[in-house]
Amino acid sequence: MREERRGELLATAAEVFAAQGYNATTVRQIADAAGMLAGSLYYHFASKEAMVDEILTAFLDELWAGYDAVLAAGLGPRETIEALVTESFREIDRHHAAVAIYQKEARHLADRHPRFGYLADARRRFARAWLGTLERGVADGVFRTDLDIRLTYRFVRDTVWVAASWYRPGARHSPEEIARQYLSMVLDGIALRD
Amino acid sequence: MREERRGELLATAAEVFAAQGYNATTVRQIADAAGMLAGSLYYHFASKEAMVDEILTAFLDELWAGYDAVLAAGLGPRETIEALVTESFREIDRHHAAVAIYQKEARHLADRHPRFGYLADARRRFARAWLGTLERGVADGVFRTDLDIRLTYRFVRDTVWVAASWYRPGARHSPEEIARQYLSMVLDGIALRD
DNA sequence: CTCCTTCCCTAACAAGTGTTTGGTAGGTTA
DNA sequence: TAACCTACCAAACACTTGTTAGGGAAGGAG
Repeated sequence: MREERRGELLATAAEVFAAQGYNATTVRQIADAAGMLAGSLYYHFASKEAMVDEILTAFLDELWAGYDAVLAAGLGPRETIEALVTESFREIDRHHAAVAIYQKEARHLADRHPRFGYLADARRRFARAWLGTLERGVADGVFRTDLDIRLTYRFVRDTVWVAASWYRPGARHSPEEIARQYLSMVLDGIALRD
Repeated sequence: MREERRGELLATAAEVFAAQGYNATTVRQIADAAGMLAGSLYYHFASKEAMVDEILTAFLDELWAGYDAVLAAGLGPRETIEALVTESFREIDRHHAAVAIYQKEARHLADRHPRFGYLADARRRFARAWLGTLERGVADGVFRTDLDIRLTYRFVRDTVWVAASWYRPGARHSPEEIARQYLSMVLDGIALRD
């Protein structure tokens, strides 16, 4: 099957991109990892850019499907944050290579080629989802009011996504367990209450 | 003065590296930003690698000077964490380009060339300083005991250093103010206590 | 058997890469 | 004045990069 082979190649490409960085990765390295020659990749893909493009869009599409489901569920602010965090860690589990690539290269890709404009869109959409929920939580009195909300947003956002840099699927903790502990730290802190 | 010019060139190189990534940056771009031609850089530096090397070592040397001072002060676990975080944000303020480079390229550089072995050393030293303090805090009963300590370590570490990806010197908040709010979130959480 | 599609290889291309070599304007020293 | 050092330029080098063109083996369809 044609689509199947593309998927395999994209998976190995994503792995190499995540490990070495997009720019540091050569087409020949991807071909090596896939057991073929560099030129042969161009039977399946139009360019190196097209590969990252497809990797990132596939990831973002699935991510937003999950996020939209959460946001449409009509939960309270705290429960929404909890659900978003859990969904994020599940996504890191499923697409850990794509997430790592997104983390490292998104900004650079976005303002280099208009082709990747959707990455900037995704960032704005992220901000709306997370910041909106946080603001709602502050208004509802479930989150603290003495914090700079934008600082809090970046704190929560980064806290979640950096995990992709060290998380490897099939590790000691399941995504849900990691999400539970992360949420516990973010919501209640690491200091012991007296 | 000779050293002075080198310092200027390293500063502009660091800025370009931080903005575009090490591999995506060409020597000609650095030379452009410095107002000279590519070859002329090689009067001052042996190679492109030597530039990042010098940028990173200068940053790490200063960082460890600060860390060691904190660790030698004989503070309690909570005060040590607070001091380390504050010191880290000061370092992000002073060396924000170097920190951004370290964040993005350290792992990749470390396992590519033995020249950058000190980056792996730095990571181990980081772990000892942070993890040790956290363990001491758990033993002393100032930090929670129900969390995976290694997860907590990565949480605190990443939480602090990702800030380099968005922080720009001279922004709304001073390093000390950011450190204060970060510490407040990490230690006490963002949820409102009842 | 023949035709056609799928999937890959061989071989090369042009552009861009880090780096080197030889030279030179201008200031400092003797 | 002469010798010298500093800081740069001009031009090229060898190599790697992403990409392309043409071809061919394998296998299913008619």
